[in-house]
Amino acid sequence: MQWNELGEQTCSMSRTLSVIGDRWTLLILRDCFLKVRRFDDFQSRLGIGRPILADRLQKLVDSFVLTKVAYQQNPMRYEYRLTQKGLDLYPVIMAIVHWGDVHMSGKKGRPLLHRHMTCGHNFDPVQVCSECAETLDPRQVQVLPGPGAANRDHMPADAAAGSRAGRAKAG
Amino acid sequence: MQWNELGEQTCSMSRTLSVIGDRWTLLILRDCFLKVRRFDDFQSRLGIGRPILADRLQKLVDSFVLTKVAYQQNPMRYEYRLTQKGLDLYPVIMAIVHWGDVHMSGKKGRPLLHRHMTCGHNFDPVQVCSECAETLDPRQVQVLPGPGAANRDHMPADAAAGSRAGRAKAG
DNA sequence: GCAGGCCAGTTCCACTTTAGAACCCACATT
DNA sequence: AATGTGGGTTCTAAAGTGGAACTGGCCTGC
Repeated sequence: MQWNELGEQTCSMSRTLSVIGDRWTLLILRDCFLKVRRFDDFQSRLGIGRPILADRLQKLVDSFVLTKVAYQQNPMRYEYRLTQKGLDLYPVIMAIVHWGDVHMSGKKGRPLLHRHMTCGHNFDPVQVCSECAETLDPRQVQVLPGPGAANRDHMPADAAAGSRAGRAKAG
Repeated sequence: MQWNELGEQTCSMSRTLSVIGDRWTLLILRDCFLKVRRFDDFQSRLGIGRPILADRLQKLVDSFVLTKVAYQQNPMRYEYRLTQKGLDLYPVIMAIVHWGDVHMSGKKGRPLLHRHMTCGHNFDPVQVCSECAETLDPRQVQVLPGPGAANRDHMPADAAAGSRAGRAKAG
């Protein structure tokens, strides 16, 4: 499967990864949430190659995650800002950072802290059920085909006739 | 910056991406949460090349996200299972899937639904503050250096002396 | 009125990674 | 002995990446 075929899959994960699932894109977005907005600032903070940065920014603009806003004329200069679609990636970024804080921090502890201005405390992000507000445990979640499901595509492995004997090749 | 330098950065995001931030790894993990466990099943469901699948599974085992469990002898056969460290990636996976559901679903709607067995409802994952349980808004979150912070490394862009004039080159 | 600098890219080339197919090996079945 | 199964490894060509240099409009200083 090529990278550009990913977005056509009947799977929200694949489709999301076709936008953000690249070596650099999530790091660019992290910096966006840290209020970096300009080409050279991304470039020097990330140490990314200029051609790749230009390509990734363009792709993020094309997929409406970022938008270019003029900040000067003569010559026209644009900065890159998160759209609402981009802002909606916040839980993704925070979940990744939090996992790193828990599982990949050195002895010295986590590099960044997050303070919730609403309540005034340093916090961790927690993922809860939208219906009962309890913390989600993967073992308490059942996956079901939704309205946009393709037949037998990316269903749970155990939903396909119960055992390996009965399964059809998924490809 | 090379891929293998990423894990050495003083940033939880970089460190996490050094483990999971690859084109295929998150798709493999999605299938792990869908209870796929065997080499050929990953291969046929994902359409991934065998050499790359072998490499990614090995790396996930090396970083303790997956573990190999024998399910038969003569010949020895192993299946790949999520460790606790791997299970802790659930919020990451769910956040990505949810973003795809909201922003990348076709007309037909989302491909998969999630049912919370604890409360019996279909749900969406919601990210909340661990302290006050309110939904997180990036504009209400302030980023501060933590105990493991390196000097001036990956700080918010606006924490560096307030304006572009005063900033030192971050590299 | 020309050198040099700033910002935002683009071009070029060497190097690395990936995709895809074929091959391999240790059994187990027929 | 031939065939099948599970889990890989070995190839090659194509794609992607990193780094440095180049482009080009505008501004500043001299």
